[in-house]
Amino acid sequence: MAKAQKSTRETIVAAAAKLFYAEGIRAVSVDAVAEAAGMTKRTLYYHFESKDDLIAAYLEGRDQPNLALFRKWFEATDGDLAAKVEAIFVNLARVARHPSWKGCGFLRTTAELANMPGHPAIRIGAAHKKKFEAWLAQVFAEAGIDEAGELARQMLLLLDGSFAVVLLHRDASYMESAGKAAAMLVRAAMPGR
Amino acid sequence: MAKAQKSTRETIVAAAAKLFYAEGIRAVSVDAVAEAAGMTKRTLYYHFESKDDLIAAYLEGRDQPNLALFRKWFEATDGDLAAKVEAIFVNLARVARHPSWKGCGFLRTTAELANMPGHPAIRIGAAHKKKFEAWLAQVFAEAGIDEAGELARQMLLLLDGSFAVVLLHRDASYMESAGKAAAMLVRAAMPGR
DNA sequence: GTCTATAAGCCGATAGAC
DNA sequence: GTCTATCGGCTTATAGAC
Repeated sequence: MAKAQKSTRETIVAAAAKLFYAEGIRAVSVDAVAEAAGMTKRTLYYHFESKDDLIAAYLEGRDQPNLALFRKWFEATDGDLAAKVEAIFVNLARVARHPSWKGCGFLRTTAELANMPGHPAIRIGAAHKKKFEAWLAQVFAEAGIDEAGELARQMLLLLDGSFAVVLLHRDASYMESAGKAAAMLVRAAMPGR
Repeated sequence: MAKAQKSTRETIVAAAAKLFYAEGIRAVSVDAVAEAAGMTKRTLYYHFESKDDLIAAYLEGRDQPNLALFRKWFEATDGDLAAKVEAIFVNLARVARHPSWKGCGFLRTTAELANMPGHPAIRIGAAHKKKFEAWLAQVFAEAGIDEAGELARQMLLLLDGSFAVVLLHRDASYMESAGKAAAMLVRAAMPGR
């Protein structure tokens, strides 16, 4: 491994990601991020134009890892298509039972910034969810499902619904209910029935 | 009508509700609420112990009206059970197309206060969603559906999912997709099939 | 590139008069 | 019950030295 240590910028984003996810965007000050990153605020502002810029970098950094995780859970599961989709929800429920779980960072950031519709972080969040939806639509289309796009939309509704509901009630079993609903909808859409 | 004018407390809650919903909890200062209510901050603090107290009053005030609206949409629709449930989503899509729509106040508040798990406002939000779920479960049970409770949970997942997704993408057609998924799940659960 | 120091203003909440 | 005035602290962001 050639890259043994993180750049200053990566250090900052890592500290920001940890704090923003755990506490929320508006609850965390730039001072707090700088301190957690082990530097002064002035140095942080040398690498980032503004707090909004930092928020965007935080979400940007979670885009690919999150997508890869969902794909991994899907591919590591044996069974039919419905079972593979349901596995995503079952794995998510396991993760959501950890005390440090605080919902979906993309959705929470969107909710916090709902009064700033054009904010870069919201655009990044929307693009992230669209990528996941497009991947599902492709998987469904390859399985011969007619309305693959519509089914993928319904999966996203159940996924983001489970993030919201589990955060509200602190009851991860809702994710398993979402998985059952998702599997039912996939099976109903499978060809040759 | 005997009660022609609002009490001071009601005036404050109305101003807070308007601002908190439009801008978010942390983005709105107590000063701004007092000014919108036409009084000084000191007067506001005479009627409310703290900002947290005011946040709780805001959500408490939306509990019954929101539930009544959902019931009204359900009951005003002709057709089978699935059509009546789907009507809730269709009506919600219509509302969500207004420019001033900013998602679900309960869910957004929960997301903003995710770092304060025991906050009174979160408990009020959780209770609100549970009331709606319990009402649906009762409706399903009366229709002779076996796993009425599980089906009600799935409806809540689709409902709250549509709040989150539509807020993110600003595309209300996701609510119609949620309605179609909900109707499909209800029909699959109906007895005598 | 990283530091110390500080600007300029907003925050929730309170003192005390009337 | 409502007011004026203000406290002490925290906010994002910047000036200027090294």
